[in-house]
Amino acid sequence: MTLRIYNTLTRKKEEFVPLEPGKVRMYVCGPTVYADAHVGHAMAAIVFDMVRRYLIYKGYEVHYVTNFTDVDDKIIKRANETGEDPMELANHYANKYLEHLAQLNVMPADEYPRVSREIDEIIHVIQGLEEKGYAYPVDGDVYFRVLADKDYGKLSHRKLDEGLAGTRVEEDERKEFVGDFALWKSAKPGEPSWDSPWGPGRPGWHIECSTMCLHHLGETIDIHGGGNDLIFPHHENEIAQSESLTGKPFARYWMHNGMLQLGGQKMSKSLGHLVTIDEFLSKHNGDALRLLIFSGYYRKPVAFTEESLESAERSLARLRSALRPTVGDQSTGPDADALRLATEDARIAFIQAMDDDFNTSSALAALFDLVRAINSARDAGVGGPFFEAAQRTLRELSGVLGLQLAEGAGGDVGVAAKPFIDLLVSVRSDLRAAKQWALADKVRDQLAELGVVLEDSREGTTWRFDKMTG
RNA sequence: GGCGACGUAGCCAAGUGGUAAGGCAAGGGUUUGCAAAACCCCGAUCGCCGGUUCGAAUCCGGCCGUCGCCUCCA
Repeated sequence: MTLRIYNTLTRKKEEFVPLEPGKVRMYVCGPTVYADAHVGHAMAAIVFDMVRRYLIYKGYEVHYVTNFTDVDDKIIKRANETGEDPMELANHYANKYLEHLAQLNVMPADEYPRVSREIDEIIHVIQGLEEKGYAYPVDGDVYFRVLADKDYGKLSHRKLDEGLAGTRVEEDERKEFVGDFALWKSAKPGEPSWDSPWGPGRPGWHIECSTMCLHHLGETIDIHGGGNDLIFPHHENEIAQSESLTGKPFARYWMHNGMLQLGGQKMSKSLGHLVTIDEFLSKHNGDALRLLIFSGYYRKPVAFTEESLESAERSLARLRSALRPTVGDQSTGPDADALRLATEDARIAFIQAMDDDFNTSSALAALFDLVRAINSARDAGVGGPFFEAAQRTLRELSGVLGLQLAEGAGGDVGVAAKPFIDLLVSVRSDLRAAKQWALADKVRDQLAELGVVLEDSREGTTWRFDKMTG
């Protein structure tokens, strides 16, 4: 079975063939760190984390690089407003974002390059472009000469003549062509700057990603990812810079995730229309966001609403339900056989779905089919190797999607509360044995209000924290 | 205005030529002291109009609606 990936460049699903057999070079555009990240950023991180995990599951060795833009107009602006040092401000938000990614169970990247640490390389790349006639300096700025790049526009499928001209807000008479974009910006007073052949200044936005890819992954990478709002101009310009310099294809597969929608609109940092990752994590865990995202298709917009979140939380509980132990001991027979077959089917269906451009919605359907099979088998008294194998498979495939399926731990407070909850549950069991239903129900109801869910069964009472994990 | 995407049951959402996956919610049932969880049963002809075809949600044309990019943006 082969993996097919939708390539924005060709607008087609293509069979995935990496440049070097068995190895994947992957770069994903990271955030500009000037404010708290929001769940839209989390979506991009989660989508490409899923892609990476699946590639690893398929046996590839993945070299994964994602960057931080820590030198930027907005960072400087923000720092001036708050009186902070721009680099410290950026550092603060970058570190915070790394913590968020960990909480969202996003695998750490192999490298997290930052603009501020790549200045020398960036200058080299700009010099190279200048030598080849693709860049020109003006008063300490350096611009990319778009008209020199004959296939400019091939990613976003824009035509230079009509499409660009006239629509640009930023007219600048010093530029040869309105579409030319800055590679290097001369320093203004009070801004962070670095020395360069063109005088003190700082890199433009697009050049950093080209440089980092070149520096950390090589001239041609396999997968370049990011939000679809980056297609133009950011990724288009990256291609122009990189390919003009090296003469080689920049990225073999361009993948773009759709936007998270809040109230029917794109979640956006600059519009202040957002839910921060902090806000999200104070009420939910990362699995819930993953389920919300994966119930759709990564390329399409995803609605982020109270309802869709609630639905995700409940389907998460459903996945977890299949991981509860069995007390059955029926290790052979028709029920055990059925479970064995269902396990095999689920794996095949899961892989088929994921091979088709990461169709997580269908992949999840395969997991839910397995959940039903496991729960039915448990009800039928199945235990033993097939039951364990089924649960192991569910954990494994969920893990490919980055789902942890851990029961809520209740955080530090919850850990401390555990012995007391056990005690209450134990006392309640005595009450039930004595048929003191009213008191027993009172204990159960009041624990429920505190976020502790009790479930009675023939084998006794189990409890768990509701939703929240720590 | 240019480029692109989307419109499937109450909600979310797969499916791109052969009579519609899955999740949530609602309803009925089994189980339970009652609940919860689990299990079983139960729902749509696919925005509208026209066309191609033996046959279309799936292809083509038109219309309506929503969204994204064209300016910083995951």
